[in-house]
Parts: sequence; structure tokens; C-alpha cells
Amino acid sequence: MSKIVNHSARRLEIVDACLRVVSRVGLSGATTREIAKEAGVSHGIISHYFNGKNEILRAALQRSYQQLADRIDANLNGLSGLEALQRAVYDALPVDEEGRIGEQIELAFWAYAIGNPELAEERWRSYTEWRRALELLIRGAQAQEHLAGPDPSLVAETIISALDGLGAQVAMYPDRIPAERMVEIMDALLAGFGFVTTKNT
Amino acid sequence: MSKIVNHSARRLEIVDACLRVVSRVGLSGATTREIAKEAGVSHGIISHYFNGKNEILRAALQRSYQQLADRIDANLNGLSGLEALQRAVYDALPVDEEGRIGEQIELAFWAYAIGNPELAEERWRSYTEWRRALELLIRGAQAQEHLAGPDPSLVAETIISALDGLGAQVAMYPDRIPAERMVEIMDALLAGFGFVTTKNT
Amino acid sequence: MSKIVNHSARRLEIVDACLRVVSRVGLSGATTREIAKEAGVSHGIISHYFNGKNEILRAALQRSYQQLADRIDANLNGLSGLEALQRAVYDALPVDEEGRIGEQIELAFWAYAIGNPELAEERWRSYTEWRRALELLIRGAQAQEHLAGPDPSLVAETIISALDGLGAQVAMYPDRIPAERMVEIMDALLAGFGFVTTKNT
Amino acid sequence: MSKIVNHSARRLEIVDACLRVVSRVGLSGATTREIAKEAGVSHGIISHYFNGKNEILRAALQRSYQQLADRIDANLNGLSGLEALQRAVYDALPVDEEGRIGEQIELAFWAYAIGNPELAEERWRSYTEWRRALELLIRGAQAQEHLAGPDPSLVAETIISALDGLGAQVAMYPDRIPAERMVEIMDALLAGFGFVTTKNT
DNA sequence: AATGAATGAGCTTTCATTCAT
DNA sequence: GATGAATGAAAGCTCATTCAT
Repeated sequence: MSKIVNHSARRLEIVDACLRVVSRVGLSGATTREIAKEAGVSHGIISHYFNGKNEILRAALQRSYQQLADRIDANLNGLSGLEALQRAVYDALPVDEEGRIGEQIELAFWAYAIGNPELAEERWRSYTEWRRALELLIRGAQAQEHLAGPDPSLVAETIISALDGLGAQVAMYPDRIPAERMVEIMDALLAGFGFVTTKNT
Repeated sequence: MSKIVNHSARRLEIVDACLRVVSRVGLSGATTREIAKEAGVSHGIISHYFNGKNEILRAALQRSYQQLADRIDANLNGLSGLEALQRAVYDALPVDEEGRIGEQIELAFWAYAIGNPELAEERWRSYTEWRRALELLIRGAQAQEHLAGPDPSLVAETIISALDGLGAQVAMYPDRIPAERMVEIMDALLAGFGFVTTKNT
Repeated sequence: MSKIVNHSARRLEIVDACLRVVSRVGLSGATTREIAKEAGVSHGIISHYFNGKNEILRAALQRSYQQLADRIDANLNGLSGLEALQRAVYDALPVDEEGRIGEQIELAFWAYAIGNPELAEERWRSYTEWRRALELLIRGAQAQEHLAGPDPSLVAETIISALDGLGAQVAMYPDRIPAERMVEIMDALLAGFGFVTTKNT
Repeated sequence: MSKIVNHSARRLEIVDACLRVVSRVGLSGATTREIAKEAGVSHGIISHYFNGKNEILRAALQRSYQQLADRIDANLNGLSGLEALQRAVYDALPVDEEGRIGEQIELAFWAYAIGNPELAEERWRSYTEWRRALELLIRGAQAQEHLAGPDPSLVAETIISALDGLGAQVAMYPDRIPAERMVEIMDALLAGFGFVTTKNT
């Protein structure tokens, strides 16, 4: 039992090291040697915990999404209706250092997913989950605001598209898009769907 | 005297081969050998036409942007107001094979731009140009429709974000997002900004 | 834990393999692949022990100098005056297989030192050391023989020049200059400076 | 007839270009492309004039020796005895820019001769010729000075060795050995063989 | 379980040579 | 004769993976 705990704990350490390396030098610089060094373990040990490099990357992508999902969930506590939707959308914006690094990691994996079906599937699962969660929030907000508004699924996809586009922009040009501007953009988007947001960010 | 070869035509062949390879296996799989094979030339010849691999990539990125810009410009001929805006936005959507490949190229280079300032700046220039053009179209449409609507700059940034997000999605999952869905999304977005679009796609 | 390997011993094996390869096919033929083959290891392993090819070459040059210096020092034990000078000069002559290889290494690196300041400085240090040691021996011999003879520094430089010239000759044509001839030449040179040498080679 | 003249003239241009390239970037940088560019001819034409790169190098080495021999011959005009010997030895010293470059070329070829029998043979021919010429001068000087002195052949080999050693030194460290010092060294050497030289350099 | 040495494939780049025009 | 495009081998180097200890 203890062995198993240690095993998965060590796996996690390596995955986190991988994310740090990716955010520092990009995916192309994330060699197994570099990851091992960052994790403080020997180079050869990696094959005991992962079945090849792709498995590390897949786990890292999974973890990166999990961190975002956790952040959103944590802040959603007790909120409902439009407030909950607004909160979730704001939390999904890369407004701080951590979010920016997350977007760079995301972007790195996106490009890598082309020609790498395993990674692409992993991301698709996370995307689907995120879209469904957002749909629920949208339905809740529409109900609260008594909106007969557009198809929640369509709204969710639109919001995610804009978030993804902004995320890519931030990943590439961290200093050129002020956090306030991103909030304005998402506010405008939500307003377009009938959600009159309050300015108490 | 020498073998009759059009130097710049040959260069272009190699650049196009590069674009095809990148769209097929991603930037990390776009080795000089693979590009040469795709172009149907020997591996060594590449150094006759390009000063190293980075020069091929830069040329490929430039060409990809040019193709998109040309497509949009060509179709805009004679249109004005909302029709022009709608046409441009539709043309920017990756609805066909060419567009899809273009998005894969884009995405591949986005990740590469992180940590490659030269490439990042080149992309920024294209982005700025595209945003300005879109702003003009938005102003024109707002004037025609007598809308006092939101800040054209904000609208442009929102549209581009959504287009970029959709583009990334298409790049990764070419077959999972129907062209009609993308049109719906952009229609909803435009409607949110007060532009009642007609269904004459 | 790990494979039991003496790191520095392995390094030395590779350096020695490098020296053998250089003596066989010259510096231009001393590729990393060839050195690895000569050392009986795989090509890739070299990067575990050296930071690039230049580091191997530097280490090889150092080792070659060390071998010569050690040989001269070892035989000088207990000798003084003219005997010591004569012994050192004879030892500096490439009269056996080892000496011949040493000269080939030297010659290969001489050319490489042009346009390689780092290597040139390293060689200059060795040269200066050798000249000073020779000057001391010359002073000792002059004192013992009661010679008011020429400037020891000039004598040292002359001797070294002749040794270097002979060394180059031997490096290129190992079989065309008999060891006895080289001894005759150095004897004639020493005689010209007033040192009547004995024939007890 | 004219074709033949042009042919060998073009050959000579290429050989001279080769020497210039070697003196500028060393033998390792003397690629066929660089030589062709320096000669102002197309890259492909070289195979019409030379049977492979080695033939260019051999011709270049030959020419380099010829230039030295010509210089010595030219100044020898009318001199005889010790004066002639002294003049030849002085002329063989790399005391000016041209001589220094010549030594660098020499040195580059020496190293290349290891593992390149053709080039080594070419150099051996020149060496033999030079040694014989020097022997004649030595005999002449000994006769004039009524010296029963040492074997002229031995003297010649000693002188050449010292000249070669000095040449290598100058090639590597052009600024560290004053021309006067080299003259002193050769004077001391000649004095050792009984030739009392005059100070009218 | 853990180490790091070792392998071999593959990368970009360079270059002498060949060849169609 | 002359050009420069084209080839293919080889260079130094990197890296995921395997393996003996």
C-alpha cells in the first residue's frame, strides 16, 4: 500500500517537473533528461514510472487541465446563476502569472497534438468535460435571469473559443493584453448573450 | 548554360512541401529530410535555397499568412457594410481543406513563437494588420446599420479571439466541428454585437 | 547501484583512442565516430564524457605534452651538467614508436592552433616551460664545462627549433630519418655551441 | 595552342586562389566552393581543371614551394661562397608578412600530409630539392673558407630543421619572434659550423 | 527500486562530386 | 567550355530508450 502511494507520489513529482520544464523552455526543450533533473531523480528511473515519454506528456496535459478545473471549482463554492457563470469565466482567464504559464503549456501541447493522436484524445476528453460544465452554468444563469436565450451548447462553444483565442494570445504576448481588456471582452461576449454582468470583479 | 531552373519557383515548391509536412505531422515532425522527400528533391539541395531550417520555417509562415490575406481580400471585392464584415469573418473560418491546413500551420507556429521573438514579432505584425482591417469593416457595418454599438476595437478583438479559438480546435480535430457550427457560432457572436446577419452563406 | 565504471579512466581511454586516430589519419580524419570506434564504444557515448569534440582534442593535446614531459623528467634523475642536457635533448628526439606518434599529434595540433587562440595559448605555455627547463640545463652544462659560451636563451631556442623541425619531419616520414641521423644532427648542433658530447647514447 | 595556354593559366589562377584561401581561413576552411569563389569562377568548373580536390592541394603546395625557391634564386644572383649561403638562409626565414603567410600555408599542409600519402610525396620532392641546393651552397662556402668542416649533408639537414622549427613557431605566433632573433639563431647555427657571418643583413 | 552508462537512430548542416543544360 | 542545380555521404550532436549493476 505504502509502495503504491509512493509510486503515484513519485509519478506526480515527475509530472509536475515536466510542467515546470515545459513552461521554462517549451515542449521542444522538455527532454527526459531535463525532466529528470528538474524532478531531482536519475534519468534512467523514468522508465519505471512511465511507459515512454508520450505517457509523461499525456499525464502532464491531464494535470494541467485538472489544475484549471480545480481552481474554477474552488471559487464556485456557493455561487449560482449568473454569478457562478461569471465567476467561472473570469477564473478561466489567464490574468496572473500562473494562468499565463498555464496557457503557454496549453499552447505547447496543442501544437504537439497535431500528429499525436494519443495526446489529442487526452485533450478532447478534457475539452468535453469543460464544455459540459460550462453548459450547466449557462443553463443555470439563463434560468435565473429568465432568458429564453440561445442554445446553451452554442453559447458554451462560443465562450470556450474566445477563451482559447485569448489564451493563445496571452501565451505568446504576455505583456500586451491587459487583464482588464480580457475581462471587457468576456463581458461583451456575455452581454451579447443577454447576460448583464455586474462590475464587481 | 546551367540547368534551367526557376530559382524562386523551386524555393516556393520547398516552402509548400514544408507547409504540407507541418500540417501532416506537426512542426516537430517537419525535419529537413521529410520536407525534401515531400518536395521530391534530395536532402542536400535544401541548403541551396535556404540558409538553414529556420529560414524555411519563416518563409512558410509568411506564405501561410499571405494565403489567408489573399483569400479574404479577393472575396471582399465590391462589398460594403455588414455584408463585407460578414464575408470577411466567414472567409476567415477554416471551412475547407485549405483553411484547415492553414490553421494547423498557424497552431504549430504559435507554440514555436514562444521563445522565438523574431517569429513572434512577425506574427504580431500580421495580427495587427488583420485587427485594423477588421475594425474598419466593423465601423462600416455599424454605420450602415445605424448602430451606436460597442467599441469597434473591442468587437474586433472579440471576433479574432473566437476565430483563433475555433481555428485551434479545427487544427486539432478537423472532422469534429462542422463548418455550419462554426458559422452559427460566428453568427451568434455578431448578433450579440447587434449585427443581424442574413443566411446567405 | 549503477554500472561500475571508472569515469576518468573511461575518459582517458577515449583520449588515448583519439591520439591513436590522430597519429593514424591526422586531425582531419579524427572524427568522433572514428574515435569511438577506436575506443571500442558507441558513437553516442562520447557526449557523456566530453562536452563536444573540441574538449576531446584539448584533452588529447594536454596528454600528449604530459607524456613527453614525463619521459624527459624520468630519465633526468641524478644527472647534471652536460650529461643532463644531452640526456634531455636525446629524450626529446622522436626515436621510437611512442615519440613518433607524439610528433604526429603535435604537428596535427600546430595547424589547428592557427585560428584557435585557446589551443595556441595552451601550446605556448608548454613551449615556455620547456624552453626554461632547457635554459637551466644549458647553464648547468656551460658551468660544468667552463664555457663562457653563447647566451643560454639563444642556445635553447636554437635547439628547440631544430627539435621541432626534426619532429615535423619524423611525423610526416616516420621511416626516412634514422634515429642515428637525428642524434648526429643534435650532436653537431651541441658541438657547435661548444658541448663536446660523448657517444654513449 | 592558345587553348592550352588559357588552360594552364586558369589552373594557376585557381591554385593561387587556393593559397589565398588557405592563408585566410586555414586548410580546413579551404572548400572547393570557397576556392572557386575566390578565383571568381563557377563551382562546377573546377572538375574541368583538376581531378579532385587533392590535386588542387598538391598543386598549391608545389606552387608555394616554387615561390620560396624563386625568391631565394633571385637574390642569389652573382653571390658565391659564404655570402651565397648566408643570403639563402636569410631568405628562407619568414621575416615579413609574405613569409609568415607562406609558413602558415606550409604548416597547414604538413598536418594534412599525415594520412595523405600523395601530398606527403609532393612535399618530399620539394624537400629533397631544397636540401640538395643547400648542400651545394654549403660546399661552396666551405671551399671558400677553407673549412674541412662537417659533412655538408648533415649541415644542410640541421639548417633545414632549424628553419622548419622557426617557421612553425612564426606560423603560430607571428608577433612573438622578432625577425632579428631568427637571424641571431641562424647566425649562431652557422657559426657553430665554422661560418663566421658578417653583420650586413 | 534506483543509477547512470551505453546504444543507436535521427537531427541539421556541410561538402566533394556529378550532371543536365 | 561553363554553369549551378542536384546528389549522397558524412560530419557533430542530441535524445529516448535499454541495460548491467
